[in-house]
Amino acid sequence: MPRKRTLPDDIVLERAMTVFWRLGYAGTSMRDLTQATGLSAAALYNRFADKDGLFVAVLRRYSEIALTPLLDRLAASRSPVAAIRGFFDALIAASQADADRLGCLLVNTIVDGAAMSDDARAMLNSRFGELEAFFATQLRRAIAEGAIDPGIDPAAKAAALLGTAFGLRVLSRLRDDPPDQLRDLADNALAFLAEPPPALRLRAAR
Amino acid sequence: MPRKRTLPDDIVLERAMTVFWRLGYAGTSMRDLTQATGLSAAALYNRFADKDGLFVAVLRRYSEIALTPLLDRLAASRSPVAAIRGFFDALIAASQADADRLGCLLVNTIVDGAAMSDDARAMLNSRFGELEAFFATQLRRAIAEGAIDPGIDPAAKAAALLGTAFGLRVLSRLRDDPPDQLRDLADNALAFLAEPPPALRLRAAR
DNA sequence: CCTCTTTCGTATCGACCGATCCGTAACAAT
DNA sequence: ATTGTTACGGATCGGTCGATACGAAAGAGG
Repeated sequence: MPRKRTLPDDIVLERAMTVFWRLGYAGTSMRDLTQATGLSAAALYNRFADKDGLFVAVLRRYSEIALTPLLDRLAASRSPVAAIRGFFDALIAASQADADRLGCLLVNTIVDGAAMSDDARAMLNSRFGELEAFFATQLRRAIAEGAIDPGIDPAAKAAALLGTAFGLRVLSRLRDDPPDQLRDLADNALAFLAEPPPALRLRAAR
Repeated sequence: MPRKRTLPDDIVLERAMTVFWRLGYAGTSMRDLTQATGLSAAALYNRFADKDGLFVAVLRRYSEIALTPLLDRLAASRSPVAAIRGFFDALIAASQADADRLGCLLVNTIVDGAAMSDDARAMLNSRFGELEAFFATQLRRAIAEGAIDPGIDPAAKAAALLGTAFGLRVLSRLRDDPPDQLRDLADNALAFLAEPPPALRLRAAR
């Protein structure tokens, strides 16, 4: 019996996303959000309770668009090493296409002191836990296949890769055009994915 | 002939620093700043023109305290490799001592969309340029001494190390207690500092 | 048609924002 | 002591903040 919504949630969230992304949580006003979405403040409050609720919903939508499909696609890669490399390739490509240097909304939110409600923090822990688990899974697969040094600790390297991804996104916000630097950073962190020496490959194979 | 200032700038800036650090630029109000500093709003405006001027002065003071002396001390290290490793050791130690997980004010400011005035951006580029130059200098020294692979590109690796430092500070903001993970991240990025193979050492020595 | 339920726009709430005005206090030079 | 200059506190500026009250609009069930 209710009245139909004039605009789907997805569209509203994607419009609000551009504002939060550009100005940060505290820097974004409800006026900014009503202008960007085309909805009145009352309509936004009716759907998302308060400003923080809208922000958390935006973070969720962002993950649905930018993170989860990428990880799903990469997880189906031929080789686990290619999956990991592919993730960083995607990060570098995203940074190059990011003319306004907005970086990653989720990474920005980690650092945004004013945005850190409990709900927002839970969302970040969940999403980055997902990413770290992706890394660890691919590393374990690679070890099982004998593609990398079996002495590698998947959990430790997964955390290192997570931190490297953070570094990439922050570095891309600082500089005007650091595509080579992003590549250097990724290559340096991924050097351990090189073929293991023959002796180790034999040990892993038996 | 002017009246004496009741509080030195350094003290005012360090008190204001704690607020900006905790709440971010947009999340900090002048009321927060007057309470933290003990000065009236008029006195703060008299010294620092406006809120952004105060913020940039805080960033400068932060660098004077936290970054420059550390780099000066490390640059006097016995070995350049020890200088680089020492920087990341200091970062990890700072993160461990950072109970509130505030991270680095300069790194936070890179990401803080609302804080990015031209003056603030110039300050960040200057300070992180300083850090990157420190890395490059130490790497060149290490190559000249034959301590690392002479095939290393100092500029490329310096950028990679800068990005690694960013990753460390952001990772330390996300998690409750990731001291081991910070160590893993640093060790992974610094692996290339290991002793070069004998063949390369001979080539560098002649 | 009437009623119930939800969505949305308008108008507005008190609180707080960054910034300024103005009078006074405090010092150095004369 | 008087003058000139700066530092400071209290009061307050217009504007904007996040949030809400209220009623009209819009659809589904009766």
